[in-house]
Amino acid sequence: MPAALKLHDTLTRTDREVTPLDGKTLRFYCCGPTVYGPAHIGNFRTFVAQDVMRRVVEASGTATLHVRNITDVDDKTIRDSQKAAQTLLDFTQCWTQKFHTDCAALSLLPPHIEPSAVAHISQQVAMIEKLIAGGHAYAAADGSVYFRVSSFKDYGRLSHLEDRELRLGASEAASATDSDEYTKDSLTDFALWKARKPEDGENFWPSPWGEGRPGWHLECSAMILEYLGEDFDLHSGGVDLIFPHHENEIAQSCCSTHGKFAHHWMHVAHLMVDGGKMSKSIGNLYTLEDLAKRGYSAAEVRYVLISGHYRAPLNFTMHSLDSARQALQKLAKADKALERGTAPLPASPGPFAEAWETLLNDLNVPGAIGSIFGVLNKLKPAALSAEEATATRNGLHFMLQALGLTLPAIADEAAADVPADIQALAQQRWDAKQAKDWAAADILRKQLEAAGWLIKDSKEGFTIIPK
RNA sequence: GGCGAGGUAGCAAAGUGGUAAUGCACUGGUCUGCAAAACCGGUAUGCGCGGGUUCAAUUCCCGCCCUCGCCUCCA
Repeated sequence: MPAALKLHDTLTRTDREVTPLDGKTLRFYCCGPTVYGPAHIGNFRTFVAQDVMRRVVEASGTATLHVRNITDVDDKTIRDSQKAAQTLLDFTQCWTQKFHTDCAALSLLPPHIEPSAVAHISQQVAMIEKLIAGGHAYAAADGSVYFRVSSFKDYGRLSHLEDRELRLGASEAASATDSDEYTKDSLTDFALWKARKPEDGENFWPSPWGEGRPGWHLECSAMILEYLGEDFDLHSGGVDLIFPHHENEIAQSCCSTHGKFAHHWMHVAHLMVDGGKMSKSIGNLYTLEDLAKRGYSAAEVRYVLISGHYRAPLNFTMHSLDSARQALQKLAKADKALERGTAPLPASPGPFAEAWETLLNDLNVPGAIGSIFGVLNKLKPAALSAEEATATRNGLHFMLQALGLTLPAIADEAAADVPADIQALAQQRWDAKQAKDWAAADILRKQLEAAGWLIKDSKEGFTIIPK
């Protein structure tokens, strides 16, 4: 098996090999969804990219420990659960379930551990206590606790915002009017614990500083410490999380433990729709369900989501889904043509070595897919020996497994039950054709087409396939 | 304003200091009564714009334009 995956690291801005600290298992953390509604395809781009990363690492022979959290307490989950007249728990469990359904449809490998924020309140409180003891945090008069950014000299390293003070001058006027802000010592400080407010309803927990709930950034730091420890291999999320979320995680964790926190940072670029950003108001924010209504499968969505390099913005269009459908069909047909008896489990890229190398180079999925097609296009399946065909098919399956692609049924074979009237019309057409009554045959074919069925003729007869 | 990512054929998207993968779409041929499918081909003298370095630049350097993201709780 070729060498390890080389992956771009946001912190050092270099491509670095991904090798486990313990030499055996790559332990990594992904920021998960906030469960207050269905995730959209932009969210899923990030999760799919992370999934490919994990699959490639595993395909290269390294085990993984994948931790991804569920954010089930924040302003939005509280607000929308109240709107829905549900308890926070019922509300977030419902959306968590929906998330899992979508993930499975997209062939995302489930994380080994999926901790929820509300299930780890005590760990978060403990971390705050450590931070206060170390002089990195302070309780405000209202019972909120804030992280003192000035106490951590490395703050801003990940996002390269070391000169943020200049910027703060400009935004100070706006922030000063926000009633939430005036209890903080500095505008840059962020909340670790938020004091209970009337609008929180029943959603509060006890703490040494009074009733309240944890701050968003803290959740991840506490759960990472619990499951991955003070040092772990890799941390990933969307680019928008670099600042402030990941910056704050680093501050909290490094100031409350002796570890270095994440040793590698992977960030996934955003998905755009029709050349612009996604937004609810424009109405171009799609969920899997939206696309299913338009007849597109999750597998087709996955293909589109990985069809651009994860670090470059990707433009999503309906046409790209059509394109994905055809590409998957082409792969399925190629796979079928290579079928000879039983194929052993895929174990190596075989003739697709170049594609595999491309994938190991910072997860160049589009390059790898291009290379796969390149090999398939040159292939003459009929000329291959059974052994060669099997080896090629194994290699193809190895690559598909690494990319998480499942092949669709080939259109011909997918033929559903043909209604009797359609069958009869098709037979009529065949008879007309045999009688060389081309005009009648063509009219009948058009009728069938209008009804949604295509006819494929061969010497012996015809087949009917859904359009 | 600061920081970051990107601008490659109709659409999407790789890549490289020596003259542009791949998928879709389009198109020519074989086949077919005609189609469909399949198979064999074709389609960017050009890689945002203007300079520079070089024997040679889409690829390196400088400037500019445009798009997208972040700038305190958005993947």
